[in-house]
Amino acid sequence: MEEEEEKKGESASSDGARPWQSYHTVYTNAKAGMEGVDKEKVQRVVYEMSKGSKYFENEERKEAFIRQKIERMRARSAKLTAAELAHYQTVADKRILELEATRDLSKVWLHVDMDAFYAAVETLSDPSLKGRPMAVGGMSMISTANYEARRFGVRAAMPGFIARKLCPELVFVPVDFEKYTYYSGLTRKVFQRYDPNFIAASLDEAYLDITEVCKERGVSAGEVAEELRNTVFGETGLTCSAGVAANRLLAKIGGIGKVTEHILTDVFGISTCEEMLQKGGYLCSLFSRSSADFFLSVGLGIGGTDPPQMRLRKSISNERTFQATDNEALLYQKLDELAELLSSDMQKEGLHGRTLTLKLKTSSFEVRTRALTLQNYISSRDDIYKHASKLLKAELPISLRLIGLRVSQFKEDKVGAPSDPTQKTLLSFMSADASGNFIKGQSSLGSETSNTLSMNDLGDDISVETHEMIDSESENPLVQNDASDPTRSCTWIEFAGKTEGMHEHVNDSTMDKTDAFIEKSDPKSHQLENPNGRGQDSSLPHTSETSSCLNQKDNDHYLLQGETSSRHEEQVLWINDYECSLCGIELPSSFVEERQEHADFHLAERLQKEESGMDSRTLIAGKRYHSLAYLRLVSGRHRSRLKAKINTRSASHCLRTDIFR
DNA sequence: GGAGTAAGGGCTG
DNA sequence: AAAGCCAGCCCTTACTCC
Repeated sequence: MEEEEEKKGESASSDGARPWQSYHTVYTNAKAGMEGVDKEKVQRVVYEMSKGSKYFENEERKEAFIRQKIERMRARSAKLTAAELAHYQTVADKRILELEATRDLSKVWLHVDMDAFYAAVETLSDPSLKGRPMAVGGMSMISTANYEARRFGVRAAMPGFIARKLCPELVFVPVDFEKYTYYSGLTRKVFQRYDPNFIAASLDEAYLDITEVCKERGVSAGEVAEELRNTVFGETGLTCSAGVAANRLLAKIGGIGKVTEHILTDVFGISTCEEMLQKGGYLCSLFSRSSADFFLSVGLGIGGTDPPQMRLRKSISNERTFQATDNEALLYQKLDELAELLSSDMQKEGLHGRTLTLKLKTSSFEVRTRALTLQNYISSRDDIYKHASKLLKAELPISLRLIGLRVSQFKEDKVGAPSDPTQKTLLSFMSADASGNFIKGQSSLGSETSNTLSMNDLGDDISVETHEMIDSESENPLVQNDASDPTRSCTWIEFAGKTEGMHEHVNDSTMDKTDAFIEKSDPKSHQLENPNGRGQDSSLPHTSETSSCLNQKDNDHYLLQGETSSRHEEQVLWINDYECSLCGIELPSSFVEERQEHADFHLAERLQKEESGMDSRTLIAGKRYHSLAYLRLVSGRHRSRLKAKINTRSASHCLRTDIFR
């Protein structure tokens, strides 16, 4: 069926007789309990129920994008010369041998998957559901369908209204996570008896290393699997399936979904593991090393024999879908609710993060994310809301159907890593380079270094890959805090009136963004360069206060006290009371905070250059702190960097960090 | 030029 | 009328530092 679809999928309009065949969904893929389903009918119904909707239009856009990707890969594949291909085939063969050498047959893995878990739990609590087609979820989305419903083509991740069309007598039961968590706990108690370190992939899936059990009891893996299934049933009343293999990949081959399958079959004609190996040369030439390795491993059936790693949470998020709206008050209200929820979740786990990501889904199903990395760690609702609303503000006006918030880059003390290791690292860093480069070391404030840390404190010897944060709140007395909470934010750019048209580019290709901005900004920079231009007229009011303030920078007094930015603003002149004399950004006077941030940014830029000494050689003594004079003297290269920086929304307002460079 | 970092997008389960 | 939520990982691009 796939092959037939692929051919027709070339052009959505070419198959007018059966247009549904070019609408790719995952709803007809193989899934337990779906044997014998009339796939053609499902495909048609899904198409009929979908066509014309905004969701459908977005799917078509995505589909077109994938087709382009496939075309590009095909073109690259076709361009490969015989010599190149031979080379990459050698690379692939070598890699296959290397991977083969890592094959570990000493382990016995069991992949346990609860059958239609949510639906089965619901049937336990309401036996009248037994034997009737039933789905857990609602009209908009189904989480799980029981086997009776699957026979109609109803399945997880399918909208309820489509499911009901496929199966009019379908019974809907609302989701009840507490119930599923409880039953999941019961199953896990059983798993634990076979492997205390089993890996829970989700509420209803787990990987168990049963090597030891098999050895100790002298039983086969199949016997253990059978016994485990019976025990689970006995203790929960739920059934499960179990797959046995020498590694987790074989116990359950995952990682290749709709899109990847599409690409593999369409570009390379790969649909089996064997073909994956045969066409290894193509895979190695067109994919990254890690991707090619993954595909070759899948072809070889290698992977996932390593002991379970202690996984540290890397992010925490929430998102809510609602009736699409462009009502800004409503959107901010939703954002506030999410901030509160997220903050509460974070506090439950004692998490503090410094990267905040806002996720948006427009009413036309386009997904955007906007992120900012802060100098300080946050977890409070107010902080989350404050920064998130800046990100949202930059996108207005907009009609949304979903808002999400995510916090990542956590402070490490949560995992029980004592503060000492952080200190030690910083100190060892210092001692490793005691030649005054400590200042440089501090430029990595807030940056991550990967480190392997023995987690003895957690009561086991597992060596865990973790991230060590050298943060601004570390207890190192040499690292002082700035109370002004400078952020890496670009919210002010939205007021520039120069971003129109940028958002349209954002999702196409990142390359467009810089060009678009620089093009629009250049006239302004020319004005600055032109001694007769407007920039010249707007020389700075260089007050004695400002001067003395800035001249104190050498002893860090100025910065480390967390001076508010009201003084900095005097460095920037607002032409006609709205246009920045330095870069032309437009900011009405009512945007007090944004103006201060903007001024901070210019100050940081200037001081950064001062510290680096890169451009100071070109400065005229006595004029070092005159912004305009300074800006005229710095290289054009730097100006374009600055503009790019502004445009890529990573404009740094971080005084403290930058000054240490 | 390479490594590291950040941001944005996407795929997968 | 109506297409979820969450987390991890990968890729690409841009930029900075060495």
